Formats: sequence, structure tokens, C-alpha cells
Amino acid sequence: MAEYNPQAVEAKWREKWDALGVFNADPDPARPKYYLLEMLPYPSGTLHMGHMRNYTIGDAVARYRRMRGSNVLHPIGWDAFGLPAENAAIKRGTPPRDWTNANIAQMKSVCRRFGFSYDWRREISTCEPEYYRWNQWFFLRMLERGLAYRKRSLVNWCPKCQTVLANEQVVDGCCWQHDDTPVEAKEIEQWFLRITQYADALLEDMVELEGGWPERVLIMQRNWIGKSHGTRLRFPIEGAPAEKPTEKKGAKAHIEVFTTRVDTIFGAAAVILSPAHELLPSLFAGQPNRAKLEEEASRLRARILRGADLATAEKEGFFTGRFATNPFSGEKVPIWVGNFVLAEYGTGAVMAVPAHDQRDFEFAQKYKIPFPVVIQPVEGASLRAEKMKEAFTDYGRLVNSGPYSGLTSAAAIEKMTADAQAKGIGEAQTTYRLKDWGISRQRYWGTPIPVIYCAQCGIVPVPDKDLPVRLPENVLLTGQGQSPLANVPAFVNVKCPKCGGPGRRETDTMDTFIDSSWYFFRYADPHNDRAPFDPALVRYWFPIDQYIGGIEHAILHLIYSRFFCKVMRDLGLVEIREPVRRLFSQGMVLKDGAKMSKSKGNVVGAIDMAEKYGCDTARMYTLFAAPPEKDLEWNEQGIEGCARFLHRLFRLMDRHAPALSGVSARDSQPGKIGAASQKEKVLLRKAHQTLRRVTADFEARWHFNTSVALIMELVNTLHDHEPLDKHARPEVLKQVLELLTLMLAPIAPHLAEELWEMLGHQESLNAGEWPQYSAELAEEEQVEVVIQINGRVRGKICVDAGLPEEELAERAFADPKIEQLLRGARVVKRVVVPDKLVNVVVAQ
RNA sequence: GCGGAAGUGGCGGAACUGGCAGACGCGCAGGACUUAGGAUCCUGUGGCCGCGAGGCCGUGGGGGUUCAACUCCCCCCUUCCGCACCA
Repeated sequence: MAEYNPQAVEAKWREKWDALGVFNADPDPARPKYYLLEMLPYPSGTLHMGHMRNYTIGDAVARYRRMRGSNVLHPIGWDAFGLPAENAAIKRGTPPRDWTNANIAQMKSVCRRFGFSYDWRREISTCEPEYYRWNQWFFLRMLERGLAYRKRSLVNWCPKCQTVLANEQVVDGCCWQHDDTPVEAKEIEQWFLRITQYADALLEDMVELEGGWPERVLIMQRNWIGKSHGTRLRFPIEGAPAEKPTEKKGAKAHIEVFTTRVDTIFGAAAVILSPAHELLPSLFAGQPNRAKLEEEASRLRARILRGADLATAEKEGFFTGRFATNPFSGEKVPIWVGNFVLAEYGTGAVMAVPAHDQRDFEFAQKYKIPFPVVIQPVEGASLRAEKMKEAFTDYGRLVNSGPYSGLTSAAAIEKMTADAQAKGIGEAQTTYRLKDWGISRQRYWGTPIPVIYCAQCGIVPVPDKDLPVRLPENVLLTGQGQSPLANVPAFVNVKCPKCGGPGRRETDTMDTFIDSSWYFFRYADPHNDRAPFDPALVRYWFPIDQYIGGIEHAILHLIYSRFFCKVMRDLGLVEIREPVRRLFSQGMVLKDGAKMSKSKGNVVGAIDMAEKYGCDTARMYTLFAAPPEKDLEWNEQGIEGCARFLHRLFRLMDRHAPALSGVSARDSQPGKIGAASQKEKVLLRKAHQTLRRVTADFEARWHFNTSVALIMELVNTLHDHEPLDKHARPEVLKQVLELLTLMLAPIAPHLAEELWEMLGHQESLNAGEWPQYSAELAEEEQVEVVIQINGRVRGKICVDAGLPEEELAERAFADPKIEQLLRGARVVKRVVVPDKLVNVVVAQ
């Protein structure tokens, strides 16, 4: 008797698959294409159970799709730029490239070990010039179209990373990589991508994603884009010189505010500016306490960026000494500076209506600003300013609002906005929470930004023919100060491509999210050296049919990727609006309640599981332990059950397969079995029922935990019928064991191949083999029907399936026990559900 | 504060469209085989009462709809996640 040796079986099939190249996919008009993608991993060095789960889910689906006859593109690559490599270099002196490549080699070997069905010919690594030159190429195209621009601005600065962070990379006021380090505000010149230009497209195209993407991801993205409709209004500044129409810059004569509640404007008690507002210097100018005002503003400014305690921080501000005029009421209102007014949203200034906005209310209370009531509730008691404990922020009816008094809020908003426009004091405006994407990073290990600064010509793009701008090797990394590339004269000092004069290269590198924003297009044509890809190949493979990854990328990566796709569409490179048709967010793998990460020291390596139990066992267990969308607390105890199961299955097959290898495939087809005995019917029925439900799991719900459970049940049934060869003809047995093996194939592929071979097959079972269940064989002949009295189970009877209602009821009443219980009772009602139950309702 | 997800045995989880709650697995208990078992096989395993047949209770809590509710409706509690002074 042979013993199941996972290591040997897995090595054998791994090599065969490799030799045959069974997972390589090329365009094929004869078969439906299926592009399945798992999120690009960062090569940290350890392939942990979180990765493992992601790839196991993907691989099960990839294998299933192949068995269903699809031409499956299933690629993988490495998100190889990024800070950890640089930090490792600083700490250990290993060049980032060496560290990264060693990690890739390590993780790749684990992927190969697990037999994930990737087309390795398409492997990419984003730190290779062959890849990142196209990052540069895209940047240049965006620069040409005004989608990339340079701006001096306040940025989020992580003192640990020594670099700028995008808004999306700030979490609870801290760096997304260092949750113990608050982000600092710093003013710096950097490159931005104009993602805001696509805000509406990003929002509107979501209709294409409805149904295919998890609802919560769409909601998160919608909130992130944060579209809101309102009114932009101009409050003239008292004592300011009249604005010259010809003069674009200089002291403006008015303050612009944005509001969604123009109906409350007669209650405006002040105008409040952000501490970073551009008009502050001109407002302070000429005032005796100017120095003090500027000092105050700069103190508040230090904390205007997103911060952990910002939402709860006490409101603070000061009066600028200047006044503005309410354009509707003509009233004079003081101009204040307030820490709660965001510089980067709307116009960076608000009209304060304390009676009808909670923030303004708190500010007004603290600084004794009046709060006139101008909106009254439609129903209920009238509001009186002196009695208010909080702002009344609902819609209502206008009072004390001049000609608008009596209107409802909704009507007033419409009319007042139209009037503002007519009078030239304002207009309707849509604003977004989404901000442009700051992509400059003062780091070494990233894509160089392909720009040269020339004293004569200004910002000069590197010509396409000079791409890639290569990242120099052997750069000294200290982790201090500005971009490490600035210390490499050979890199920095170049001739201006335009005038040939002395130029200086940009020394910042790109945010690594650029790399992952378009990598999936590259998989379609990974070795193209003349273009990022051949549009015809992308046309064949796209859109991605199924993308699988962690929920943590719901915003960052997935919004950037959608943005890139839209830019590419405008460049004429692709035809699609959205790159990903279906998205699946798998749950995290937790250990001790936290996500696995090196810094927390709770990493469970996939390779350890492979060595201890075998890859198939590890795969099966990750699918079995929980439905894939749920978080999974890693617990090694349960894995034993899967190991036991696979050993048991192997022994079962080993007992019976040798006698079956000669049975012809034709004789064991569902339709060719002929009259079956009762025991044969039980086995065939269980097999076909299992197939029906496992197929349904793969097609729709992806609840692979139940698929595994069903397969276990089938094996238990077989076990209960030992000795099988005494109860069933060889062709029946062969059919059942084959179905079992095929169903196992996406989940435990190595063992399935081995079993398939044991059953007498010469060829690998990869292509187009997924069986069709037989409805006839799956059908139950007898069913157990529950008999209830007043909803309580009082008996069970076994009847022929499909027994008509009347007969079923008769049978129920005829049951001796039921008869006895019903004796003397008055039957009020009976409910009969064929094949399920009979409920008799009796009067109490 | 706003938005979302989820609460079922000792544990992971099942129950597809309202129809036997606890599939499957872990763990645990007992037994068989064995020099041995942490291998394998068999039996049992939500709680309470009962020798037993059986009965009662039970899906976070409280109401409701229904012949029938883990599932639908209302209120509340808890946990997790996302956003958060967005005007």
C-alpha cells in the first residue's frame, strides 16, 4: 500500500507543469478569454499567509476557469520600488537592487513551490528600466497635456521616511508606514498629477462597476471623491482698492467663499479664512499689529494639515482687524482666521453662520460673535438665538432674510444662486474633496522623474529617445536630507536638451503607486521595447475579468489605476473606460488579532506550512477555514483536519484506482451507466449533487469553504460504503472517483493530478475537463418530510420525492404518532410544502 | 458625528429564494488495533431536565409580522473597518 507523500507528489507535478508550459496563455480567438489578476506583491522577502490566501483564491479560480475551457491569463510580478529596500540599504549597506532581487528570488521560489498557475513568461519587476521607462513615458505624455504640473505647496512630510506623502498615504495623521509618527507640514516644490480633472469621470464611470465591485469599495471611492454642489460667493473687502480688471495678481478686492447653504447667508456673522489663505498678507498689510497677526497665522498654519486630533481639536482663531460686506444683506462682517477652515477645500474661506452650522456655532460662542437665526423649522417651536444650545442645521423656512423671507431652504438656494449670478456676486459651483496627486518623493529607490531644469529654458522634458532616465547604481544612502540623487553629480549635471546649455536633472523620484497604476496593462505585452504595450493585445485581454486583492487598496491603488486607464483612453492607447470588470476583496489573514507584518513580528511564512503539511493541504485549509471575503485569524490547529482528509482520500484511491484504470472512459460516462443498484444510486447521487453545488460555488458565491466541506462529505459517503468494489460496478466507481478528482483539482491541484494519473489517465487534467452534473442522477428519490404541530417538529416521514400536497398531508396525518398527538384536537389550518414539511395548526 | 460590515456550540464556520439551527472541520470524551501512539478506525459531543421514551430552552438584547424567523420589519447593545472641522 502506497502512502501519500505530499512533497514527492508536488515536486513531480510542478516539474511536469513547467515542462509542458500549461499555464502559458496567448491570444486565441477560438476560446473565451479570462484575465484573472491578483494584486502585485511588494517583495518584502517573506511570502506570508496573507499573500498565500490571495494567490490560493486566485489560483483556484484560474484553474477552474481553465477547466471550463477559458483561455486564462494569470500573471504575476513584483512591486519592486519602495522605501523598505532603501532602509535596508541604510541599515546593512546592501544596495537596494540586490536586497530587492534577493527578496524576489525568495518569494518567487515559494510561489513556484506552491504551484500557482502563473504564466511566468510575463513576470515583471517594476524596478527594471524596461518597466519604469514607461512610467517616465506616461509622465511625459501627462506633462504635454498639462496633467502633470509643478507647484509649491504645503505637504505631508513624514520625518521617518524623510519624504512627502500623498493625502491618501496619511492615516490618522500619521504616515501609512509609520503609525507612530505624526506627519508634519512642510512647504516644498513638487510634481502633481491632475487627477481632479477626472473627478467626474471617476464618479460617473462607477455605474460600470456596480454589481462587479463590492458596494463598500464604491462607497469609499465616492466619499473619497466627495463631490458637493454649492455656491461660490464674493464678499468685498472694506477699504480695499477697487480691483483692476487687467491685473491678475496682487491684492484682491474681495474674499471668495464656498457654501452649500447660501439660504443661510443673511445669518452670516463673519468671514473666516484658513490660516494658509493667500490673502492674509495683504489683509495684514499696513496694520499696526501686523507682526503679531502674522505670527498667529503661522502658529495656526503649522497644524492645518490632516491630523489625528484635528477633528476634535478646539477651535481657535483671531480677528484680522478688517471687515467685508455681505453681498446679499450689505451688512459689514468681521474677517477672522480660524484653524478649522481647510486651505485646500473650496476656496479656503467660509462665511460663518453660527446659528445654522455647528462649527461656526462653537467658534462664535468662544469668541462672542452673534448668531442671528435666519432659518426656522417648518414644524415645531421657533428658534431663538439666546436659547440655542447647538446650531440648527436642517433645512427649513427663511426668516429675516430680506426679499427671501418665507421661502423654503431648497427654493431659496436655487433662487439666491441664480440672483448671485445675475448680479455678478457669485455662481453655482461643484467642489470635490479629491485633491491632485502629489507624486514627488525625495527618495532614491523609485522612478526618476524625466525632467531637466535649465536656467535658459526652464522646465525641459527629457526627449522620448533619451528614455529611460536610468537610476544610477552605487549611490550612497544616508536617509538624511534631500533626495539622495542630488548627491550624484554625474546624474544631476546634464546638458539642456533644448539649448545645450548647463542643466540640472530633477532629483526626486516618483511615488511607487505610479508603478502599480498600470502594471496590469504591461502583462498583456511585457517585453515590448517600443511602447508600453501593443494596443491590439490589450484589446484582446482587457478588461480584467477578475481582480483579487485586499480591502486596504480600496482607495489608493484602485482609484489611481482607474485614473491611469482614463488618461490612457484620452491618449488613444486603450478603448475601455474601466480596467477592472469585477473586483473581489479578500479578507485579511490575522495573527493574534493583527495583520501579519514584519514589524509586528507575527508573520507566518507560507513556506513553513508547505514544508510541514504540503502545499495542497495548506491551500485547502486556507480555503476551508473561512469564506474568502472574511478576515481569517490564522490558527494552525485546524490544518490537521485537511492533512488527514487528503491522506484519507489518497488511501481510498490507492485501494480502488488500480482496479479501475482499465475501465474505459466511455463506459463510466453518466449516460452510459445503465440500471444502477440502490447503493450505486446513493454514490452517484451524492457525487452529482456535490458537483452541482461545487460548480455553483465557483460560478457565483465563491464560498470555497463549503465546496471543501461538500467534497469531504462525498469522501465520507464513499468511506461509509466500503468495500466499494463489492457494492458498485467498476464503471460506477470510476465515474464517482473521477468526479471527485476533478472537483478537487482547483483546490489541491497536485494531488488531483496524481489521483487522475492513478485512475489511468496519461495526460494532465488541465484543459476543459470540468464535468457537467447530471440532473437526473442528482435527483433524490426519497425525501424526509418534517411534520410539525404548531410549528414544533413532532415527527418525520420518508416519502417519494415530488409527492403531491394532498397525498403528503394524508401520509402525515396517518403517521401513528401524529395521529395520537392530534386526537381530540381541533385542526385550524394545515400548511403543506412538498418535499419539505407539513405543519398542522391546532386550536390551543 | 457620517458611512459600511458583522454578532450562531469550547473554536473556525454551515443553513442557497422564510421551512428540521449547528453541515464540514478542529477540539474534547469513550472505545478498537497496538510494545507504543501525537498514526489509523469506530462511537458520542449546543444547554438544561429525565433511567428511558421524551420534554423544555437556544442564533447579541427587546418588540413585531408569519402556520413557521439566524433569515423580514422597528428599537437598542457590542465589535471591527473606512471617512472625519469638506463649509
